[in-house]
Amino acid sequence: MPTTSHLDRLNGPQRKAVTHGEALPEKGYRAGPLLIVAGAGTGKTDTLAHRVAHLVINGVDPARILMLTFTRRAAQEMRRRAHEITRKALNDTLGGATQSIAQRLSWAGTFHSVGNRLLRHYAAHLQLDPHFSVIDRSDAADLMDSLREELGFAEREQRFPRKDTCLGIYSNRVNTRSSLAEVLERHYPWCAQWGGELAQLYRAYVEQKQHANLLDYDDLLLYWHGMMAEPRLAQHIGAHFDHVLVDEFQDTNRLQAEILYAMKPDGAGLTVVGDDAQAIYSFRAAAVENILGFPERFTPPAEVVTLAQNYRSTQQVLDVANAVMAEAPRQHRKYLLSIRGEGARGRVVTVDDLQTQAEFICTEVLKKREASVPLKRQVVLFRSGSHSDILEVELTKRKVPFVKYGGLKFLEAAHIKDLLGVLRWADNPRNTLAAFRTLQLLPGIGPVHARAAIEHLERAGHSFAALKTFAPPQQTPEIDWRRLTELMHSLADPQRPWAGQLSMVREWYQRYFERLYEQHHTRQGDLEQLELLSGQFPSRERFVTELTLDPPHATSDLSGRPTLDDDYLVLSTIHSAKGMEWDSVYVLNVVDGSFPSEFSTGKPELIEEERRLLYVALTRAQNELAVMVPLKFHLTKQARTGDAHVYGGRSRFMTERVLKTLDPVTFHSAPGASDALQDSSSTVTLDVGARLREMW
DNA sequence: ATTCCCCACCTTTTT
DNA sequence: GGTGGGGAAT
Repeated sequence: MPTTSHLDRLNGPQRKAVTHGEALPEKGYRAGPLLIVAGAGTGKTDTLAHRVAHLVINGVDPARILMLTFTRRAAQEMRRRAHEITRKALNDTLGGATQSIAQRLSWAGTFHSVGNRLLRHYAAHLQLDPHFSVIDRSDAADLMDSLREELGFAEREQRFPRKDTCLGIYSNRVNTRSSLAEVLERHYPWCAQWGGELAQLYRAYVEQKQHANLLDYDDLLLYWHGMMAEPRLAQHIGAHFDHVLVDEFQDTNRLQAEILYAMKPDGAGLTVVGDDAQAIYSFRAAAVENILGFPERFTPPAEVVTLAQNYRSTQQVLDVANAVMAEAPRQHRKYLLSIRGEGARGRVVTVDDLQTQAEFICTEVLKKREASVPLKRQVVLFRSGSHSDILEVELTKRKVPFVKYGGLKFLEAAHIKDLLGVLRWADNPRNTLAAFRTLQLLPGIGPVHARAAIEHLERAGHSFAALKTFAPPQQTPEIDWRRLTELMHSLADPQRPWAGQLSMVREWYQRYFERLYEQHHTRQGDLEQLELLSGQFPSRERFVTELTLDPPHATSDLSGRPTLDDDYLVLSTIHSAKGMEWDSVYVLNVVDGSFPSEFSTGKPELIEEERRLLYVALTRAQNELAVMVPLKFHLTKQARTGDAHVYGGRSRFMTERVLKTLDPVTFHSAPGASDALQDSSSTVTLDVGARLREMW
């Protein structure tokens, strides 16, 4: 009889979710479809991890469990916890004979990364070269742009949609499984007149990708979806996994749902978890209907277990969140109840302006640290990346260490793309996107010669040796061309170990880097960080692929271990804070224009998503909550020197009902506190005169 | 054909 | 504060 000790810590509904189904002696574990509706902080991750552990304890091979999560971080956490629970439970009976379950539980990841893995494995059945490259959003947009130009759409009298819009329409159509006309009508009515041209553009886009052996994010799902349309393949893949568990199901889209249902048509072994109140990814075509309609998809309908007991937050915190959601017109009413008692009341803090807001946060954060809440247990949340700018300056000034999640543009930087481009080209000689970029680094080579070189290479069957026989333009020094051909030739050697390749490329790149970027000294560090990062990957292919599928999330991800010991304040967009929790939460700019975002006003369904976003922010807090309301709020769309701002734009979500759950506080900037003179107490002396002389 | 220089534009959220 | 586009010089 398998152990049940792992069930001891669970409450009733959790236990029901974990043990749903029945163990078959010697034949695994049979379970019908299961939906776990888990409110914020109700132990969702824990329940899911316990269910995985329960399956393993009852004889399911971890290698035959597929876990689909929203981020790679979530996948790792799930593996770690499932392993931990299993190990503890089995130690009780077997005395510690557990093999590394975490290792066997290797099929855990995002839809995209699992798709990537499956596609490389089944490539032969799909007439797909298994060495395809995965391109990120900006690469996809660039490709779209070059085709847009090639087709002559760029120079119409009436403006044709820009590259990002083109890609947005394409992606929406793919992920919602709608027709182009439907997408245009629903989300892009101002582009409706271009339907024919857009279709033509997308045909070219698809052809170009296939020609260059490139897959974009959507392709990873589309090919997987396509693979599931072939019954024999679908059967084969579906049968590989006895159990499929999906986290954050409210944020999956139609395409992902169809893949899932193709894998498990009758729902056997399928478990999905989510909370419709936390759906915040409709801009990525997520369909809340997935979770709402899940039970009725099956006959008999799926088992539904609702988790409402909140372990994370005090009741005072939950009261605020509950009040915000109570105003939502169309929701599945849930009332979160805490087991942790009342706690302290949250605060709504009115400040004069953004600078004062930053000062308040700094003061509070340090005060809490004095009261023995480490900085790491505190978080500042905001709607969009730029909202923390002023705070970051203030934190730096006061020497408060912080890490910012979300909105990191490390991979977007031109010099990083240059370096990665070389590796991507070496990895996939047909990757014209990467080739195009790399070739143009050389002096004298622009779009025209780059294209010629690529065509030359193509005629030679994509062997880098053919670069030697290409005649570069006269303006290109011979040495430069020779260095390139030699570099590509040695990188393409399959015998060459991955270690050291990045430093080779860096050495090659240095002179172009210095030529291209005036302030290359400030950028040099990025290149070093990239090289450091590359050491964590076992191969070039894994490096370039996984970097696009799971880009570094925060500055700390790059610097690796050392900073982990230090204490630092966390700054994060709300989207990036999903699923996490902190002792104290400060929500910035709860003002109309930020909450809801100025881009969302006008569309009721978008406003509702903003409300859920605020709900997600509030429910991250365990003990303390501060909702910040700056009276003077700068508008974003204006020139650098502009001073446009609005007064009194209190968020429409801060209704009387919500305000009743919060203590009002007003904070003024201490006189002189923001005065730089006061801070220059350190005894540094400057010879300004000498510096001025050196300028000339 | 390439490069250089100036200007406009922009900044929601992410796999 | 950086990037991408457009126009002029080489």
